[in-house]
Amino acid sequence: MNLFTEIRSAVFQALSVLEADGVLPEGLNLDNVTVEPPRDPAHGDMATNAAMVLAKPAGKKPRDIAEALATQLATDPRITTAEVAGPGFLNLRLADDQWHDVLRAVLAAGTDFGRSTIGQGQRVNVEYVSANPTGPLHVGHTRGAVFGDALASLLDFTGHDVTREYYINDGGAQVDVLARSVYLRYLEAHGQAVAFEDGTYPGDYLIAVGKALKAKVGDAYVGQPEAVWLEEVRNYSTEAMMELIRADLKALGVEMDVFYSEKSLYGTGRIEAALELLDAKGLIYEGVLEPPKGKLPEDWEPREQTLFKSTEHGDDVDRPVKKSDGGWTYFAPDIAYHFDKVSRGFDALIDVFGADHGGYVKRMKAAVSALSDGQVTLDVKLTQLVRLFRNGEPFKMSKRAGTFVTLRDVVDLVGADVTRFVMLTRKNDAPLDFDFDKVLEQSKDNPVFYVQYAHARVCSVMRKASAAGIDVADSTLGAADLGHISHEAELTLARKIAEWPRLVEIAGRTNEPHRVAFYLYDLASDLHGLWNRGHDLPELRFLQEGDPATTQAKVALARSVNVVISAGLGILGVTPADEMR
RNA sequence: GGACCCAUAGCUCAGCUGGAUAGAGUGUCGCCCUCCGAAGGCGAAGGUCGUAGGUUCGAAUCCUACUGGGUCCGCCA
Repeated sequence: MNLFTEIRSAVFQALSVLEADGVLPEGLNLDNVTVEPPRDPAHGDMATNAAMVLAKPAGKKPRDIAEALATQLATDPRITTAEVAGPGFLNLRLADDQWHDVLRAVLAAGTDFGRSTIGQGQRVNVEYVSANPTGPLHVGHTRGAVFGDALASLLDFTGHDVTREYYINDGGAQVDVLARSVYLRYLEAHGQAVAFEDGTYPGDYLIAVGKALKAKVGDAYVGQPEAVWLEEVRNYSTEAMMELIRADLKALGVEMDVFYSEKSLYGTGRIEAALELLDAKGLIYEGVLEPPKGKLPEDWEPREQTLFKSTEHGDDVDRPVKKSDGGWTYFAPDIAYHFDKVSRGFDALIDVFGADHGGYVKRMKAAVSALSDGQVTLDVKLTQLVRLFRNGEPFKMSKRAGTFVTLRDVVDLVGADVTRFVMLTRKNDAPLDFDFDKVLEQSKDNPVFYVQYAHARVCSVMRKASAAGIDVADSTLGAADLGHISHEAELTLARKIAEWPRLVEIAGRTNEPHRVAFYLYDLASDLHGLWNRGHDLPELRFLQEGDPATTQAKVALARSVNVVISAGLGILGVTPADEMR
């Protein structure tokens, strides 16, 4: 139940009456007509811009249209007042029972309240994390993981058919480096002294892998040339790293539907097939790229390469798909991978990358556009840097080889729930400050705590009500006489709840899960506000001693808040707290 | 040289397919606990929305240029 779309329909109906009466011309475009909460609540419950949007095409003054619309809408029993204001806004006030209906809908639907169908029939692939399988996930990956996961959940909530996917970069040179590094650890496990030179991964996390390899193959590879062991060790190592990564993701509460291997694209003709498709469209050619302007790379020399004419699809320069030694560039398997996604029938693709991949966006969009003839959209969301702090001081990571702040460090220190919520309190394209101490602070300026506290408070109220012998099952609360919910402070909270379905759709349309986090903070704030009013006005307290009927109505309101908080936290992947400790 | 992202209160940030007097937290200042809900509450001050143009009935929001910050720019993935 989305009260805003319902009232918007009412506005449309009223407009069609005006058309029939000849007040307005027929066939007006109503796409830009909105019904939204006014910025200033004193203006009413909802406001529509219909009169202003339609004034020009109708050739009438906005206020005249607004007046006519107001008269028409006033006949709707749901609307108590319709007032023209400002340049032609129409401010609507709704009957109290409309908000009561919202509460009943919440209690009936549970955490499904607010689910939308705007994505119905849309298959969406969300690719995120996709970290190289060469080590544990670090804090930067964590933000991408949290963001991608919340976005996927959000899209699911808006009715999309969502696939969560991880692209394993197991086809490039970096996994050879991994294999050599593991081999060194393997030799070390055999008691040899080894040195980690540049171009190897010296991290401690490979020690166990080396030992495990020894346990598996004994001394079979000791003293052998690379040709003997490289492939085996590479496969073994990447699998070990992926196990590590899966465990990291699990610790964060992230579960993928698909792990897609880059390696599986090689030697199977799939890269070739994708490029042949582009070639058939006349988008592949042999050529020489212009050197970048400004400061020239030192070793620059003109070179003929196989190029993808990405400029045909919005890119700034054409991009190479082959290196001079004939091997594929990284871009080539990526084209094949995205072609595979297109072939799997997705209507929309979303890639979540780190901000350092910003330069990659246009060519990837160009590739998807070319491969799907513009039928499939690719949205690339870049997550900006995470700056770590400890007690307000920048948290210095040791630059010593192999040590960095890992996902595991963060989760162990503050927990998955806090990590996820905090990382979603900023939009993806803004840098994020993460202070290990502040995120655990129990105060109003910590949004995680504030939202969880609201939920716990309501749980506490319900426990007390229950202990007093009051039935607080959702079905009972839904049948309570909500006429007891009549105070302005209570209705304000109910209005906030009514905004949830609308918020979900906005967040889903813009692929911006952070809006959910901010909404939850606002909702929690309204709940705490009502709670505090109870300090001075005992009649606003949720528990009304000796008056079970009123108590049930008020608990219904509180419970509705919790249902929405649970639904919102569910999208963010955070577990609601039943009590604060 | 070019591309992308960012610029909103002292600080950290929200701001809906363009809407009314631009919001929150924090900080500052002033009030409020003998008791019933103070990990708090009430109130005040605080803004040329980076600058300059443009589109529009209406711009923090869209367009252009500029300034400042970040990221990136052919054989790294």
